[in-house]
Amino acid sequence: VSTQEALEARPRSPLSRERIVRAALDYIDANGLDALSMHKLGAELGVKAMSLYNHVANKDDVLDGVVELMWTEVETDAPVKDDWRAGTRALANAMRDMVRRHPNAATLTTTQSYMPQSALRTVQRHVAALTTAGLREDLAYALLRTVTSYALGSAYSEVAWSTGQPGCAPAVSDLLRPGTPEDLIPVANDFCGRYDYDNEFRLGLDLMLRGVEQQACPDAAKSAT
Amino acid sequence: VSTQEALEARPRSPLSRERIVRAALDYIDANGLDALSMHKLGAELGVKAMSLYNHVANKDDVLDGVVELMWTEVETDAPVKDDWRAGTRALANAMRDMVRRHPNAATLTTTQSYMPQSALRTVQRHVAALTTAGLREDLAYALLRTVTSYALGSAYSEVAWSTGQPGCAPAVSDLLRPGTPEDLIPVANDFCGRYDYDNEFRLGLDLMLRGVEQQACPDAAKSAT
DNA sequence: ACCTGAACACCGTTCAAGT
DNA sequence: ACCTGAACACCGTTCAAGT
Repeated sequence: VSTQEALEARPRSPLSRERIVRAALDYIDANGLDALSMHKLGAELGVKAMSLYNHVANKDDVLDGVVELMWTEVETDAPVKDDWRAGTRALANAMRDMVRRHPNAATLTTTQSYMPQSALRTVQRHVAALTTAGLREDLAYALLRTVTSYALGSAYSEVAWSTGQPGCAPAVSDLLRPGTPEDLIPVANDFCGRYDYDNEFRLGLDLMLRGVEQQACPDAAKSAT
Repeated sequence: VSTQEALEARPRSPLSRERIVRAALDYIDANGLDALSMHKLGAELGVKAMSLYNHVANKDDVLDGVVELMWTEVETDAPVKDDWRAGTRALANAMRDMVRRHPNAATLTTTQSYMPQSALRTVQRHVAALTTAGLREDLAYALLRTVTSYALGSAYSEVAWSTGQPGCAPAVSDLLRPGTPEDLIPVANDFCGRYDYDNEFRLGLDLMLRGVEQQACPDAAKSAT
């Protein structure tokens, strides 16, 4: 009997908001955002749907938690660095990686309108690093707003229109509604088709950082290649 | 009797996919994305929910139509111009305006994964303008990808974290979960609070355009101020 | 303190009628 | 050709029990 109990006991650790949120993110990653329901989430945790309401306020609360969790990943992936350019680049890359790691859940970032603590802490730390490096505080905030917007926007486009995983065939046709006129197919191909995501992202980022550098601290400006 | 009929006949024009999609966008604008259901959408058009299925495949089809419709607005708002910089700027502004005009619906752009015809036509026209101006075609596509990603990313952040309409009080507290520690409040204030959206957007855009200009057509480069 | 059965209003969608 | 009644499985959420 005891061994049976041990087997059935796998989802036995006590329920908690944290465990629910983590399970929700896993489920969305695996099955898509639309597939998530309180019923299925409960089943995933070995419990009926109503039990969840002892630990979370409602479904929206769960989704808020998922966003917070994703921002936590960004926080740990993007520590500040001595060189503020390197630190800012690391932040942009961490955000992009987060979106690519959770393509099904990442759009929640635009939908849920709470500012998670983990996001605020990340901003706080990077602003501090930027001002320490000599940037005016308002410029530091502006820089972070611009860079984070760009990072998220790029990553969203990438996952929304990417033609499957790196290994897969082009299959741009999957992105097109059946009726699409012939002459637009090459456009879709060139715009969404295979190109060097990493390189293009880095290029756009460099553009911004170099521009800010020239504008914000002309003393440290170096000639571009 | 005839006058009564005329009054009741307001939603009487024959149902069609186009009319359904337009009503859906209006409804989302007014009531939020989550509030839209086939039942309510039917009611809005003076019809039972099931009737809609004579004109659209399912709810997802409606949402695809909404995205297509929003891209149509971008298309008409962003004609190409003789000066490619001005044309690209106009495109970025048209996309940002679209998101700001439909804050509740705009996130569908990241969610629905079909490439709408109106989006493809817009890209096609702007690529043509850029190559006519002398840019290499692959660079034209890269430029448009970068600029559109930036425009969407900025606009999403703006509507997601903006503290109410221009006229309203700051109310950054609405963005914060009750438990948020004191020291993060000023961070939220400076990061999401009132700043010059228009100006900051224009600045980031200029950064990119100037960078591309220097890189892609050094012959036409002019010294920056 | 935490889980559940029963129940509610609502949802997307189908299908066999109605006209 | 287009609308509808009835019906289905599913959804979020509540509340009064159960332990």
